[in-house]
Parts: sequence; C-alpha cells; structure tokens
Amino acid sequence: MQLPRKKAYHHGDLKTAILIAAEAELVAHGLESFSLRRVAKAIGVTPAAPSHHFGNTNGLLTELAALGFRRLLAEQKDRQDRVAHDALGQLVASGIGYIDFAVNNPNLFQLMFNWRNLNEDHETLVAHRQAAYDHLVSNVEATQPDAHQSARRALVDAMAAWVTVHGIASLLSSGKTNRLAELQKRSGTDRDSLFGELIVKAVGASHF
Amino acid sequence: MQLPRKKAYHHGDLKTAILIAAEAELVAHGLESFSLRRVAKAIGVTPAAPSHHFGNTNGLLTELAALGFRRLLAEQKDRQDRVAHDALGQLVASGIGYIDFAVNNPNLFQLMFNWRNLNEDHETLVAHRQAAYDHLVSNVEATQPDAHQSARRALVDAMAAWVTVHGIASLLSSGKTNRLAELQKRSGTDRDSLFGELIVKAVGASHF
DNA sequence: CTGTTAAACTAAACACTGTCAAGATAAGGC
DNA sequence: GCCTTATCTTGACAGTGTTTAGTTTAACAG
Repeated sequence: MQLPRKKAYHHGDLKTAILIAAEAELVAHGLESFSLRRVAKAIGVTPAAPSHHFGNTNGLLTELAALGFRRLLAEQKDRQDRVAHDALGQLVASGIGYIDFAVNNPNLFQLMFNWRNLNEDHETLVAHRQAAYDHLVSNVEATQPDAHQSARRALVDAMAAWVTVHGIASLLSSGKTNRLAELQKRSGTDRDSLFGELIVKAVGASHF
Repeated sequence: MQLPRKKAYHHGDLKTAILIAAEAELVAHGLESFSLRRVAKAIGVTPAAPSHHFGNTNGLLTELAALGFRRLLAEQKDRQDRVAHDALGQLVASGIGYIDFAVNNPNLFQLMFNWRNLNEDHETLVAHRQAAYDHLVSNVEATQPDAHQSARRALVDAMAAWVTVHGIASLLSSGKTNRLAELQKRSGTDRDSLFGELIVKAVGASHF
C-alpha cells in the first residue's frame, strides 16, 4: 500500500477515493440529484473512470449501500458496548444506534432502504445486510425467557422491535419539518429515553 | 366540461392528463428513472408543455404526492367503514389501510415519504398530509380511556401506533425480496391479523 | 360577427447527465 | 528487457430537464 502520487496517470487507489467522494456527493446533493460526473470531477478524473471499478452508477451506489450496512451494524454494536449487558438494555441500545445512524446519515439510509435500483446480486451488500438483520434477531431472542417454548412470540417480538425501530428511523430521517420529532419534544422526554420506551413496549414488557 | 378534441392544439384538460400519465410512468419506470419527457411523449405533447402547468418536474411530482395523501386517507376511511365501530377496531383498520396503500402503491409511497425534493410550500400537499396525520391522531385518542388524565400517554401511544404502521408499510413496500414478509409467513398468521396484533400491542392493550 | 387579449402549447436550443468503444499510459510478471 | 494486463483518457452518443421566443387557439369585449 503506497501513497498515491500527485498527478500520476494511475491514481493509486482510485476505487476508495471514488467511494469517499461519492459519499460526499451524496450528502451534498442528495440521492435525487446524485451525479457521477461530479464525483469524477471532484477527484480530477474522467467521467468514464468509475465505470471500470464499479461497472456503472448503480454499482457504485450499491457498494456505498453495502458499506452503509457495515457501518450501521458497527454503530449498533458500539452503542451496546457502552451500556448495561442485560438483554433488554442491549436491544434498546441497538435500536437507538439504528435510529442515530438514520438521523446522522439520512441520504445513506435512504439509499440502503428505499432505493430500488440496488444490485441485489452484489455479494457484500447482501452479506452485510444479512449480518445486520441477524444481529437484530439475536438481540430480540436474547430477551425471550424460553426460546423453545415461545418460538412464535420470538418471531412476533422480532417483527415488533424491528418495525418500531425502522419506523422511527425512517420518519425521523426523511422529513425536514418533522412531526415525529415534534411529538417527541411535546412528550417532555428526551429522545433516547422515549424511543427506548417504545422499543421495550414493542417487545412486550409483559415478561419482566 | 367538453370532451377533448382529437388533435386540437389545446388539449382540453392537459393538466389531469399529465397527472394520469405521470403516475403510469411512475409505476412503469419507478421514481429513480422517472422521465418527464416520456410522460409528455405518452400523451403526444411537447416536453415543455408540463412546465406551464406544474412549473417543473418537482411541481408535477409534488402534485402527485398530494393526490397520494388524499388517496391514502381515503383508503384508510374505506377500510374503517367496513369494520366494527369500536375505537380499537377502527384504529387497526386504519393502520391496515395505510399498509395496504403502501404495498399497492410502492412508488407513490416512496414519493410521498422518501423524496427530498418535494415542494413543501405546495398548499394542497401540506393540507392533505396534515389531514392524514390528524386522522391518525384522532384514531389513537379515541382509544384512550380519559384523554385529559393521560395526555402524555395519548401522545406516546400515537407515536407508537404511527411508528409501527409506518415501519411495516415502509419495509413491506420497499424490498423486493422481503424479510418482513418472510417473518409474517413463518408466523403462521395471515397478514392483516398479525399486523393488527402489532398495532394493538403498540397502543398498549393494557387498558382493556 | 369582429378585434383584442390572454392562455396553451410548440420549436429550437442549452447545459447537463450516464455510458460506451477505441486508444493511450503505466504497472507488474517473466 | 519485453509482454501482458489493468487503468485511465478521449471523443462521441443518446437522453434528460429547462428556458426563450414564437405560434396557435380559446375566451371575451365591442
């Protein structure tokens, strides 16, 4: 791994340079106005250069989404590390991480969950997405008193948890004037506590 | 109101013709590849013609989103009319209507909730969106035993209900290979019953 | 019926966009 | 050293949204 020269014909590590520039383009202009030519120009390269590494624009966006899923899971685990180790606390921390990721990376979140042109054959995309999903399921299962006796309940609780967390994340990250955020403020409860409350409610605090 | 002539220079009712063609374009090519020129060509008119009625593409899409919110509310009410009149049953029916709308109109749903370029100054858009929101809140409040004594609970329940319904709708309508749908099938419960169960759980069946 | 005004739409052009085929350049293996 | 392969450029093409100026028609006043 060598430092890329200044004006070399070969960039050195163009692929990652493109990914970085592409994310900057994403936050700057949004997914709706994403321009491949602009990211090429930003790093001083020809519009056709990215095609060689990613095939086409969708390939680049797909790779970006895959990285997004990796970072999403990382943020969830990071949250969990800084919190009590009981099952319910872990689940809540994971959910808050999910929500924070969506709020802090709205365009990336939109790309990951609401973009219909992603290349579903992309291996690392499906792998990282699957990893994030598995992590959720295991977190929910850990809150179940007896997994064998209540398989259906584990299933339903997993859906409930996922659905509430994703609903919060989606609504909070999408709107500019945000009704859900207004409700949260009017509740008099800080964000993490309130959404934690909702998550706990979703998995049915009855067995505690 | 006269029937539009065949090849008249003036189309007669071009504005609604464009809206209809635009929705067809939306379902045919998706929001990501929406083309204004294609909708113009589909109704045999110049690419610049829509600009006169909608300003620009965003104007057209915004109007489409506004119609979407109107139809969303209509579908919810339609569901509620065909169901028992108790408060909880009404809330569930409304939520199922919301979900069904998202599943049956995925691109429109994406436009309404995940499109960042919508013109937020568009009056009918904000009006119809507000109407849909108010309807939700009133549905939740109707399930509260005493609105005055538990204002905060009404608030939290409204958030919980909205968030679960929207989460389900968003996840179900976005993916092609859909993990949530898989979970639903594995639960052995039909879709409406299962999601109704989740909604009831969200508003806290404790007061029943 | 006639003349005028305002609305609806066209024509042509512009600056973009993503993508492709062909060629130039450099790196790495032998 | 040469040769092969990966990397990037050049130049072009079709398609996109939008704008300006001009043409056609409807609506309306007399």
